[in-house]
Amino acid sequence: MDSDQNLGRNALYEDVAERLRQRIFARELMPGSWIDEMKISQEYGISRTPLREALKVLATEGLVTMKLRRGAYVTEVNDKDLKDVYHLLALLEADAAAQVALHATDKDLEDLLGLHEQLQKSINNRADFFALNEQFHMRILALANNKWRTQMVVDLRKVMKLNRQNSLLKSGRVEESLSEHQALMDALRNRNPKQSMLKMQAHFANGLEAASPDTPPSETRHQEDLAASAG
Amino acid sequence: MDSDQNLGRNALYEDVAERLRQRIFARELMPGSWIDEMKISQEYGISRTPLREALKVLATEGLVTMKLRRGAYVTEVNDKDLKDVYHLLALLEADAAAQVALHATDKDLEDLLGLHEQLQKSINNRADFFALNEQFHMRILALANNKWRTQMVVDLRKVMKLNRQNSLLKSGRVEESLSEHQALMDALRNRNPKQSMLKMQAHFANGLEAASPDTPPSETRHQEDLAASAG
DNA sequence: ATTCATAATTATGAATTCAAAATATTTTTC
DNA sequence: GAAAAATATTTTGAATTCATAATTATGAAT
Repeated sequence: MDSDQNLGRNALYEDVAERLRQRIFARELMPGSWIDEMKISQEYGISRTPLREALKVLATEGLVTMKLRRGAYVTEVNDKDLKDVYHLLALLEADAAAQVALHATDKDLEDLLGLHEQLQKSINNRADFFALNEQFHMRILALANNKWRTQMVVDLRKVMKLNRQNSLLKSGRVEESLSEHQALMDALRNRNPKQSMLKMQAHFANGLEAASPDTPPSETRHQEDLAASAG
Repeated sequence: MDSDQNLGRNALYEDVAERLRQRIFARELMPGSWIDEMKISQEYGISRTPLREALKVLATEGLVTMKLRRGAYVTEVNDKDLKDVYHLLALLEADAAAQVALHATDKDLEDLLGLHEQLQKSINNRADFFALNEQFHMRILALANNKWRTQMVVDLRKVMKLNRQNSLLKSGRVEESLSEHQALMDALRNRNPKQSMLKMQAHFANGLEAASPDTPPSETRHQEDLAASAG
């Protein structure tokens, strides 16, 4: 009935976890809603066993909340959660930028610049811009060469996506964001870790993504202040 | 046969995950070793199903590595992993200290001081000292009031424990560590976030825990430099 | 008609079963 | 006796089955 093969090199529960993530990000599965194991396992043409394994993975990631004897629910994140997650992203990515300034090769920075230039060109294509923007940030993480941080950022970004599906960037912020990236690139190419950190922090403080209008990122601003006074 | 009851309010797979964590930390399950599902499920008097769910949780936490079609293995962390994790702990906990300086109530800080004083008294009891030291750090995390960071630190500390079971503190470091805590307490009580951050960073840079002799925490030191130049 | 108690249904958690892949063992061949 | 092939065993991954908790529906009582 189902066309799924044990294709490539993934365990079934991994594939299922990824499919569920996408449905959660797409808000097909709404925050707070109950996840019907039977319905989904039938939809996917699989048994409940691998589905339940996938749910436990998502629960550990924070996307899903397990309630004893009443199943799995899509995690609801409130404004404070969002603010807290955003604060951590700023902290982790700013530090990553400093590491890149210190340790990346010239070739690495050239490649990163290439990404930045692609981003500039995609200014009129919202979808491309979002994708490339995320690529730019993830490239910096990769260059910072700390897989644990990368994993944490990946997970935190998932949580961000839980609430604001497409608001990676406030509208009208595209140009500002680009010039912030430019400033960051300059700092990196000058091999100035402190400046790189500050530019990344400023980028987040200005609302790279998903700062809800009613909840200014106050703690991030504190952090910014700390860092700013550091210069 | 088995005395286990569905006691309290935990899912079986949660209990199993915790039991496995303890065995991993105790090095009864050695890094790199294969985890025998049959053996363990028989030992615990349960079926493989909840055990396999627990293993997937541990895999997501990073304690266990799943290999397709060949089961679960205790994760091996190398020196770089340790260094990277340590760097992140320093970053996250230092920022937490700053948040505490900004937002904790006077009562909170008094309680924290109480913990610190208990720690001072336990100077001659290694086990107590370790436990109280961890409590002190976790209390700061709790006061910083960001559950996502707390969870990240909890997970990172688990990974640290993977490799150095009892070396939370280098021997002979107890007194130094206490005076660093004292300096941190002073900064917190002065409500000085920058100073609090620096003191926590210094605490980590000096090797609160598990800096292997052959691998100085160089990146942490970079971070320290950045922060130090901030003062 | 509303509340309470009881029965029927549904969903979860966990054990069992089954198929296929990986590993180990034996047999065959040279 | 060593290498390769064939066979047996073990182990994983996933489906199925089963017991029990939770929910819903039904019916009695006020």
